[in-house]
Amino acid sequence: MRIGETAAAAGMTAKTLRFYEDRGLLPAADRAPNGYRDYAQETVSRLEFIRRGRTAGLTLAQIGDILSVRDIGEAPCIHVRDLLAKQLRDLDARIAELTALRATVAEFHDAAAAGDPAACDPERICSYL
Amino acid sequence: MRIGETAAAAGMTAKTLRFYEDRGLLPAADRAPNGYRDYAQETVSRLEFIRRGRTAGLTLAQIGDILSVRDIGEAPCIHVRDLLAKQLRDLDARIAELTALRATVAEFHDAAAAGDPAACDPERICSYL
DNA sequence: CGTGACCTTCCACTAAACTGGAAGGTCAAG
DNA sequence: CTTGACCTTCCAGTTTAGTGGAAGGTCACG
Repeated sequence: MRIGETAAAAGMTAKTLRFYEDRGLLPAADRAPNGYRDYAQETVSRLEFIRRGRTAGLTLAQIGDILSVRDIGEAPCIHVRDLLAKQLRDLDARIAELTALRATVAEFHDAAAAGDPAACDPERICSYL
Repeated sequence: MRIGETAAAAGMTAKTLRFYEDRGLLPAADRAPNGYRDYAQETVSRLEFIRRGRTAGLTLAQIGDILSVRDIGEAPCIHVRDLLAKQLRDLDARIAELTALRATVAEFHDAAAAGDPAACDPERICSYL
């Protein structure tokens, strides 16, 4: 399969496949006599795996790690489970952070909605912030 | 006041002040005869305002907008209120997004915690993802 | 033979908010 | 006179996941 066909099968662009190769997520592809990359069918599964990882919010580096564990013949499952656990912790932290920020902004905003715009203290630039 | 002193008073570095000047958040500073920037006391208030804006999650561009409204003599309060409202909407959207992602990841993770690592289907690279 | 749809490589660019470092100027204290 | 702590400018790099484009090669079709 040529690169465009493979990419289309995975819902990506050819550019993205070259980029993944550059980042080590795809092994260097076989080449046809004319120099074109020639992909095996499994490459599509690999790309779909990458997509699922992205959907789970993993970075390409993390997905690359999973793939290299897998590529040396080990089952990456335990590694994947640990990554997912870490991802859960990270998400919880980010959500907590954003929620706290939201509370701060809501306070500012409520004050702004209630306040009198004319009461701006020149010292503070804007009394709402 | 020299740049380092001003920066320290606002809890920032001199580099950051130069950067803010470059981005238009600080007007070009007066210069002492030796070429050093010479800041007025109010600059610290302005920097603290920038800090509050950052704390509220506003971008430097948004803060810059507020500051320029203010600098032409208008009270930026209404503008600020609108920005805060927009910020609230953005935060809610981001939190919802991350919460949805968390649910997806939690599903994967629960499957991984329950599953048998030996059951990896080679076709799928890892049955947990 | 020409055209269009592929493919190749390589380089630059995107957003955000700085940070690091090089090369050099200024100034008060010892 | 030297040392050290400041200051100046300018250039480059950090992070992520690609995207855009230039310049050129390949190939089937008409």
